[in-house]
Amino acid sequence: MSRPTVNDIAKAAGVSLATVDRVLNQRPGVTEKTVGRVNAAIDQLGYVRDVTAANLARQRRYRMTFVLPETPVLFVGTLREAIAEAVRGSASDRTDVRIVTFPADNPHALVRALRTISRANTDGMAIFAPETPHVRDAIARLKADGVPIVALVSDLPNTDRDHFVGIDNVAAGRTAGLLMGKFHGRQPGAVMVLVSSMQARDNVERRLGFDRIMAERFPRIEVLPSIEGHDNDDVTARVVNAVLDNRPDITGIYSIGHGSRALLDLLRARMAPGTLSVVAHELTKVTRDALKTGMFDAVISQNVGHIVRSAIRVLRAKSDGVGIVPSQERIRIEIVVQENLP
Amino acid sequence: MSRPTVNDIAKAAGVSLATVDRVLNQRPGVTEKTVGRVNAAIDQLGYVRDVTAANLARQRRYRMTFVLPETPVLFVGTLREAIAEAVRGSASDRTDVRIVTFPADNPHALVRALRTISRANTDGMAIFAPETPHVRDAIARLKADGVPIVALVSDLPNTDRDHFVGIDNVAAGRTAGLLMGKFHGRQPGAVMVLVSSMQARDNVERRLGFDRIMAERFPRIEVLPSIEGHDNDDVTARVVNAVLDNRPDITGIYSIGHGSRALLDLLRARMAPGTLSVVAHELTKVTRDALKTGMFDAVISQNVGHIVRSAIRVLRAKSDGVGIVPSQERIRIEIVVQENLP
DNA sequence: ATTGACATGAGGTACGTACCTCATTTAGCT
DNA sequence: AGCTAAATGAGGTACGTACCTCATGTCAAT
Repeated sequence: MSRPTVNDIAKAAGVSLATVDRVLNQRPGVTEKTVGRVNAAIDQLGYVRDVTAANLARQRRYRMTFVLPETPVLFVGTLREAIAEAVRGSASDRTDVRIVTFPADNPHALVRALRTISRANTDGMAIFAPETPHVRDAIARLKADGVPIVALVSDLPNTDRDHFVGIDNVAAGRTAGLLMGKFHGRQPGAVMVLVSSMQARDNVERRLGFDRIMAERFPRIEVLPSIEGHDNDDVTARVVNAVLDNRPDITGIYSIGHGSRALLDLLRARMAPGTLSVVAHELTKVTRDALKTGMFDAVISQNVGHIVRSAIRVLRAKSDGVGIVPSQERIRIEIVVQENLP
Repeated sequence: MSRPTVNDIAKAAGVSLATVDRVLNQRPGVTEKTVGRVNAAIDQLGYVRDVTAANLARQRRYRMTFVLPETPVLFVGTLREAIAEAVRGSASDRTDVRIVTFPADNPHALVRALRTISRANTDGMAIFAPETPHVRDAIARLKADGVPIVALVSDLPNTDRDHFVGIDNVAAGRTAGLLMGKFHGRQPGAVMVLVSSMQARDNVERRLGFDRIMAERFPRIEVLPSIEGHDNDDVTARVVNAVLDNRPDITGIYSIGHGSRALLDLLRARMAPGTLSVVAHELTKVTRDALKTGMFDAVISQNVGHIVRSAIRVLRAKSDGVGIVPSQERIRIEIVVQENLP
């Protein structure tokens, strides 16, 4: 029941080992007819390359590059930590990981950062960045050189990226809306929606999902227009307090962005836990604290450890030309409440 | 920059390769003094065995045995499917997986099944079974022979098992209770609790957690004594219908067990979606259907794919004497509602 | 000094694959 | 038939580790 080896292929195809190697690795010097015979033997015997033996022979390293925004947003910090942890856990499997960052508000810096990444220093890239023409071009360049690309957290649907590792943000917004509606109860009320930036695709998609389900299933709850906090604590505090001052009928808050301390602080200063229904996104130190103390009711989350490991797995598989286990690489929309905090 | 090899250890310790091999693999014929020198060199250079190269040299296979109950319970079916999927995905990494089953209601058959498992045919065992003295003995026997053991889904805390792969069921019950309370709203009411069997540890623990949080946070909701469905559709239908007939003030149902079709069918026959708040456990074909159609409000779930992969990873790591990534092997209590169905 | 037991070293093969070199064979053209 | 270019084969080394054999060295006892 042992696995066929290159020697078995050589015998079955009636050729030498050198010819098998040439066919397997697309090296020149083999006629089409012979290529056919070797490939037939490969199919017939169900040969699958032993990637670990090949990596040993080749001294293969997998150089993965993660491109991340530099931002005070805590969620990105959790991503960085997850990458650091993955690096520690992968020391023994030939994977080298580096992080390339760009200031979140500087598209030129992003362009410059992407320029430093090439086939010469990267075997796979995972990128969390907005979709711009420059990003599209950089991805096309790398792909043309055979570098697999994973879009991380926020999809880049109009690029040639190989895979998206993240959640469906429309569905995440719908999930948030369903919970808000159910937590809210049957009385009428108004829900404030706080976003980081309406430019960010994930914020837009989440709001879309939220609006849909609130309209479909909880029409007695008024959903207010989005207010933007720009991932800035002072701005957030100002705009949220303004709404709370002007709308005493507010019964819930949906925080769409990647989480900030300001919202938690101002809620703490104004009211007791449980006064409003609060649903937020992403599990960070702040949202953990808020869940524990009852200031937030639920956090819609994605497992950053899983995301990072998945990105690495997918990039390696693409590099090796082998398949992935689709269910393993599917990132789930997680609902976290006080009692199931991981 | 490159990883030290056994040749580097030999040089640093001033001994031959054969001596390094003897020390690394605890072979006889080396003085304590020389062992010390070699181990010092290992520590100094930070040598880590290349397990994939060693496996190639040894033609190593990892023979994993999963011990599962035979039962109509759908959750166990999802476990089996997850194992089958993991087997397909692990064809290339030397892991052989087999399943040994025992009838769920037959402890003697379990004993017999465990007798067939030994160091001679197994390199690691994952077991989902009740904790009995016989199970304890079998685990002790296998452990004495160096076979690592993982308790699957239901912990075996009074055995020598190496690791538990599953969720904290008390916390799962608390999570269910929190959701039930929040979905329920502020009015008084009564919640029925349906269990598979009060003998099963996970059922007991979940009920414990549920009771605690209902008493702590939702004292206006009355929690009824458990009714047992014994994982039997006819029994379940009878006992649940009896309660619903006798208690028109029932406002919620908490289904603790591993899920059955009967509950869904009878609710369908009696009422429109959303009439009662229903919280159940485990994601199966039935509970998926119930969530999609709005008959159930939430399902507290554990990701069986993750569980199986985790068990295999942990057993392999134990076999190799290497560490695990704790956060990767932590199984989360997942909350699934209509909108975040995976 | 001699002998015996144990420790250690040297050298070799093996695993599956990658990659290289050079000799031999084959096929096509003149 | 002879020549040339391309295809193919044979043989070798390499990767890191496992595992084996046998020769050599060391040490203690007689």
